[in-house]
Amino acid sequence: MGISDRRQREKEQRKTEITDAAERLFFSRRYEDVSMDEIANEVELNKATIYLYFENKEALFAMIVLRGIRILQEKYRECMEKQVPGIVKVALMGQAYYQFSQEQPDYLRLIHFYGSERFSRENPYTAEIGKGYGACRMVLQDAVKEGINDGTIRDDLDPFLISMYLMISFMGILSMEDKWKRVIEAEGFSYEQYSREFFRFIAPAVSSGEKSHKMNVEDFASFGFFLTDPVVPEKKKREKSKI
Amino acid sequence: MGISDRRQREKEQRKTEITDAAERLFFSRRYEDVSMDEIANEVELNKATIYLYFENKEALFAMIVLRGIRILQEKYRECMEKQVPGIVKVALMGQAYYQFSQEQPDYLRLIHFYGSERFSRENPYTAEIGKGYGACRMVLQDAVKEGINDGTIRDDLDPFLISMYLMISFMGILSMEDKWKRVIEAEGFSYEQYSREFFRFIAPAVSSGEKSHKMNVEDFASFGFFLTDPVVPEKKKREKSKI
DNA sequence: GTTAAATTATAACTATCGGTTAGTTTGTAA
DNA sequence: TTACAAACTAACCGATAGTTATAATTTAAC
Repeated sequence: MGISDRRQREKEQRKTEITDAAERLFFSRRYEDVSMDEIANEVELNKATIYLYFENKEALFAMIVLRGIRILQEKYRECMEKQVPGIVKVALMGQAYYQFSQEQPDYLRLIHFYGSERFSRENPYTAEIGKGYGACRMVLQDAVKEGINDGTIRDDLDPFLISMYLMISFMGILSMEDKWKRVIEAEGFSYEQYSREFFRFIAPAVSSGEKSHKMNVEDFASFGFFLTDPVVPEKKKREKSKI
Repeated sequence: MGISDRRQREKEQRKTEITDAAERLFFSRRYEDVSMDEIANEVELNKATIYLYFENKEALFAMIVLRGIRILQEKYRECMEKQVPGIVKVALMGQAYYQFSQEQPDYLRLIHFYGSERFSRENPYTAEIGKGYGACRMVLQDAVKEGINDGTIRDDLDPFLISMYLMISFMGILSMEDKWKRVIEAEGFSYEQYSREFFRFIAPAVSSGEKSHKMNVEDFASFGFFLTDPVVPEKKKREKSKI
């Protein structure tokens, strides 16, 4: 079966070429502003050929979204392998989301857009995307359970719920959506400050300790938790000068 | 100027009629599945007439989104008028978001969709929508400041940042997006439980108290804070039966 | 009441897009 | 050489957002 094997390989390769080309265009422009004709042109194939590999534009887009989810999923998995207390694993996962938003802003943008009501999501990739999301949340839940067991995370809430609240918070707050970024910067904060302070904000909601407010992200540094170089809180300075 | 006044009024009324018709359709179907021809048919006008009142489909949609934002803004404003401690005002605003998501799921859906990259947002309503969002966040920030002053909210974080974190959390967690709703229900939780527990989760992140974990939403009941009737945590029961 | 100007409404049109069809080319194996 | 299937393509289709040229109606001055 050497020949049909090769055929299969070539077919996969073609699919990858189409996906790559579409990705380049979707990364540089909005979904609606990229036409199937342009994608065909970019991959140097006829438009109809694309339809031999993807049932429609939406499925092709979903394939790219799936690539992004896979990257995020891998990041989460890596956090779980670290030999650190549960609460630090949770913090590392939050940080993983932050890093993903910094390193892969285009994937994040596409992932977010795919969640909008624009899509019917009736294609084979949607289920995989859902599984990817679910896997991330499950890894987070496992970390929460570990934290409850090792006494670093509060035990008065269901681990599933905690993982949901954290997941959705991470997604909303650490996603660096442009609309929020502008508000933050208008107030004189850097995105790094904003992200770093978020960990200080949320820590007492997760931690089991009574002295949660005094806990600082720096306490986790020895476990490999970091954000960026410490930054001077410009806003605070400005606030003071106003008074 | 009686006549031109009347003309102006009639013009506004026409605009409202068009918006109402479009709203009915956008509430019942996805944006892409509603055509301008259908809207014209619904309002019993010619399609071109609509373009005398709205520059394009996107602007018409934005007008409806603005309606939704106005409703939410009013809800926030009302919370601020209550004579209660700062932290209770914050909780009431979270509850306001929850109520909005329950009472106006369609507006919420449209608001959320308008935030997606589908839209260029180059229309006169976008600025107003932005102002509405900003006003909500500012009201929340004022409540946070009050809480810091009256000692009910932690004072080691910038009020602006706290308001951002809370706003985005409310939007993500209390929005009842279908994708999450399904996950929650698959785990055996009701949306009411999920929302109620969120307040218990987030309280220690906001509160100044050292005994934050023991704080309960019921403590706020006397101030008019409530969610729904207390519910038996089905999940907990299930969990126990598993062990 | 007449009429010219302004406003409002309409039908017909254009451009573009996602998707399809019918047919051609290419590579492989007997 | 022939047969055949997979890969590919040109041309086309239906639908839709948006435009325009024109007709109908309303307003207001005379």
